[in-house]
Amino acid sequence: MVQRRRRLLDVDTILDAALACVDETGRLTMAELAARLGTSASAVYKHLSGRGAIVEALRERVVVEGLWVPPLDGTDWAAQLAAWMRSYRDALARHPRLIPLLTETTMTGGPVLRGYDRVAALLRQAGVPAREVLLWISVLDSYALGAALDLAAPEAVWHDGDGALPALDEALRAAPGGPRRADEAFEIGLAALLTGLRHRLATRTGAGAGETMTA
Amino acid sequence: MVQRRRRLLDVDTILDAALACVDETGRLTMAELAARLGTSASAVYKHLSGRGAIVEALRERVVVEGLWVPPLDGTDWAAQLAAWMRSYRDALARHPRLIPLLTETTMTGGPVLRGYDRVAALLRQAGVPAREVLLWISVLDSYALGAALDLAAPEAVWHDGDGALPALDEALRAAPGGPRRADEAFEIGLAALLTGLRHRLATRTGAGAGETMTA
DNA sequence: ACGCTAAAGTGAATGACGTTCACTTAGCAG
DNA sequence: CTGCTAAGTGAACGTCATTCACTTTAGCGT
Repeated sequence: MVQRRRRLLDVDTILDAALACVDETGRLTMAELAARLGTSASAVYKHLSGRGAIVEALRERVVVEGLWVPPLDGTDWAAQLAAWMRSYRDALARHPRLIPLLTETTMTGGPVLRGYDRVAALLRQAGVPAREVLLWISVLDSYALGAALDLAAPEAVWHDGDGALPALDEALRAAPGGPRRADEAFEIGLAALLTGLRHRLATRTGAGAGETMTA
Repeated sequence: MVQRRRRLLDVDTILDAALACVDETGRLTMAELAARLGTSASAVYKHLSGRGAIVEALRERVVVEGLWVPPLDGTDWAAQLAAWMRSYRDALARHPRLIPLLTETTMTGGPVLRGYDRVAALLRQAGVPAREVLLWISVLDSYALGAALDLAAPEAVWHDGDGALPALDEALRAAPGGPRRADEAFEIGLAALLTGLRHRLATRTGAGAGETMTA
């Protein structure tokens, strides 16, 4: 009994171990978490209310560490949106195996919401009408999350046994391989979304800050 | 024991019950599945190799029933891409609670791949260089999956306790509510992606069917 | 300096769950 | 009629997360 009792565990230590557990094994079991910590599984419950709480805290931590929240003073809204999107996706991509665990519940954490708020301001500033701001946030969020999920999927085994899928085969051969594929795909899609946004703003009722468009 | 033994269960009956189980409860447990079927849990294993196989079969079924695969003869590639995207997202959206179960493994089913092949052909036809075809498929796939996931999340409780998030609050009040929000958001993003794709094609080396661009 | 208290850790127990296995039974071929 | 085999049974097992009664000890007021 060499260990002292007090302060063996604390929330940060637990989350460190939990994240390592997920990163390495892709799963999170209380037993293995306890093994890593050198304690019993039940001890964890003195600090966090359960497995769900741990996952939620991990989401918070990953997002807090990685998410870049655009400042309000910037002028280049497109660049700021792009930077926010990249930081969002990269934050998730840093821990790919965590992503499936996050899809079981919703994102309602503080820093995520603050990011949404700034993005909403950016979109208004860009000229997006008020009723469309949340829709665009939804679009950007969907894309970032989908791209992160795409990254989490381990090198899809899209092998075509027969020669029944010629176009797909050609695309598979010609495309860049490895992680670069997902990275480059993300950039292309992001650029397209922003182009589409600019285009929509330009062709809608005089390019300015459209106010109400309740149709 | 009034029940006859033979042919109580078959794969389709099991999958029907499993899908109903997921749709109603959001979970899939062998015990409840067996209860719905009026049999024991172990009986299911005579027809499907386990829970994983059931989930995989459900993916297949949902996609087969819902996914519209573009024909190869069409001329309006943008409309066909849009239709494919809508059918993809809607197929998943018809069973929102199934989506989290699907994110645990990769998509490698037959009909999905056939859809990819046709989309690859469409993209080539539109003038996308070979090495970018898979990237665009990745983009479209990410967006469709992300949008479906967004739909699965039950009415995010984005309430701002303090008044610290003014821009987001305004956006929340001005945006359409209910399922229309997600639907409209999906359409806006889809249109933006296609606009971005068109724009990229137009501003790249002469708008035509770009062949090799191995840079 | 000294006990009291409550926080921190223990491990056994519980219940949910997926899966396996030895078995029974019913339909069918010979 | 006699087995053979596909189909269903229920008990068992291993892996989970979670709870609970308990022990220990750090830090507090006196």
